[in-house]
Amino acid sequence: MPSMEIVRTDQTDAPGGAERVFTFFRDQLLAGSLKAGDRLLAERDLALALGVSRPVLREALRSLAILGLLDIRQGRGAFVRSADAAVLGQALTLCLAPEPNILDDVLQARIAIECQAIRLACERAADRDLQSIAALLDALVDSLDDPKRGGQADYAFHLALVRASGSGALMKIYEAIAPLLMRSHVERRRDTFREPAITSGLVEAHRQVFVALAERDPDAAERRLREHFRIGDELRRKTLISSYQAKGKRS
Amino acid sequence: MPSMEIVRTDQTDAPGGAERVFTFFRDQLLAGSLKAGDRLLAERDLALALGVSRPVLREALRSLAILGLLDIRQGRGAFVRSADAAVLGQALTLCLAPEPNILDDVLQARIAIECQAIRLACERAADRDLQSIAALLDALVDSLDDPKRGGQADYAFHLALVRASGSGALMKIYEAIAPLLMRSHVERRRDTFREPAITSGLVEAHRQVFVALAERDPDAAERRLREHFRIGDELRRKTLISSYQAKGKRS
DNA sequence: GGTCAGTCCGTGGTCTGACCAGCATAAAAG
DNA sequence: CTTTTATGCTGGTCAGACCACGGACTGACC
Repeated sequence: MPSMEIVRTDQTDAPGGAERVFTFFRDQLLAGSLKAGDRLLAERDLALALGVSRPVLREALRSLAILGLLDIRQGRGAFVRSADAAVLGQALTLCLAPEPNILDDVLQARIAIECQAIRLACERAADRDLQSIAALLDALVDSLDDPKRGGQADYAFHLALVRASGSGALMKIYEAIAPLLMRSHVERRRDTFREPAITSGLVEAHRQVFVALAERDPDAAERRLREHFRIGDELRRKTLISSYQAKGKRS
Repeated sequence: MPSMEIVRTDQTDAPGGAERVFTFFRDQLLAGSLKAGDRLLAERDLALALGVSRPVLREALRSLAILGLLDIRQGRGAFVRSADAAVLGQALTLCLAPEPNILDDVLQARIAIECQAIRLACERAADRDLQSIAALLDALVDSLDDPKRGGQADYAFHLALVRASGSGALMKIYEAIAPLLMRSHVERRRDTFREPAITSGLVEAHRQVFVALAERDPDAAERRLREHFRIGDELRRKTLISSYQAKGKRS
């Protein structure tokens, strides 16, 4: 059952056609008049109701779909989809494409988000947040021998930290940037998971961060988190250097 | 002179028509084959070259334009535009729309970015960065008596801090979220710029942050920056409370 | 009576061809 | 040489038609 209402704003707006239709829907999305799951009218009816031709309407709908706000499927219709972090991630990728050192830069953003998140988490985290983080810590230990699963467990742990901050904005931004780092993260793990000194250090670092969080000590939590990132960075530089040395030998 | 090249990928891709054209251009943008300022072929020629009809091509182009990647103007043509932070801001607004406490949340993100940025800036900032920040500090002092100009000077100061970090990603994210806070920031300033105790404290806080940065002391810089935000938050709560009390009296 | 297959209809997806409106350049008039 | 006009580009819009896919209904068959 289509639950949308056509309010038909003033037609004589300055921006013409497609743009007007686009902003019309976008504003309804922002205002909440259109909720996730709602089904839009058929294109032909909608075009008639809005007073534009079908191609113009389609341009607007297609744009909304590409932005991730609409789920258009042939034979079914167009459905409103709640905007998820994937949109943000795509926009970020596009914005950061011309930048050099993207990975380093995005890592800095990740550190920024996490350090702020864990401070908030020390204030706001509920018991069940701490419990789930503890469970993820166990999962991390259990998956040390598998780079892929281990990487995912690592990500899940850090994501839970951010979630415990209770800040939706931090969460969304984190979800947007983290996937960009996932690949290199797993690759690095593949180089190091055989070395007990490194993996045990990894586990210990995570545990210490968790303990500081459980003790609600923001300064200690942030300090340990930064230390964790610093060690990771150091490790990354080492592997980078040794890979260059290997290249040098081959040449 | 149109400088684009049509490489004409495999036509029998899985995704049909419009979506294919869209990803085609998006990937060229990401890969750098299309640089900012380039002019696309005319719609009719482009449609012919890509083997799709004009409406389909238009849907893709319009989507790119709405994403901010293209600048399409009647009678002129379509030009590639470098993706700016405005795209990110819009995506962020859409993603955060359903969240509660948006302003508080976004403020947390801002604190996260700035605190990380100033740490990086302590390592990386060049002399000219410090000079420009010092100049903006003077501008901030000069504009204390005007809420609007003062707010802008405040923003410019903090933006310069982030720029000094040398991280494009932090910069882009900061530019995306800061405008969301600008309005409330100026409004709060309008309530407080008459009180010398507050404004002098404000200047002093900024100065201390700058000094710590100039002395390349990351811990001190972050601590002072957090203190600056904490005081601002406290102030905000006070005005909120007194506004509620005023309401109570009226009723 | 229940189940499954075939058909029908509504949906988005695409195409063709045409016309309108803004802009730039070049040609023509002063 | 400057100003004005005319022409041709460009994107913007529209109408109508057809295709492909999905779901729902209906019928026959078990």
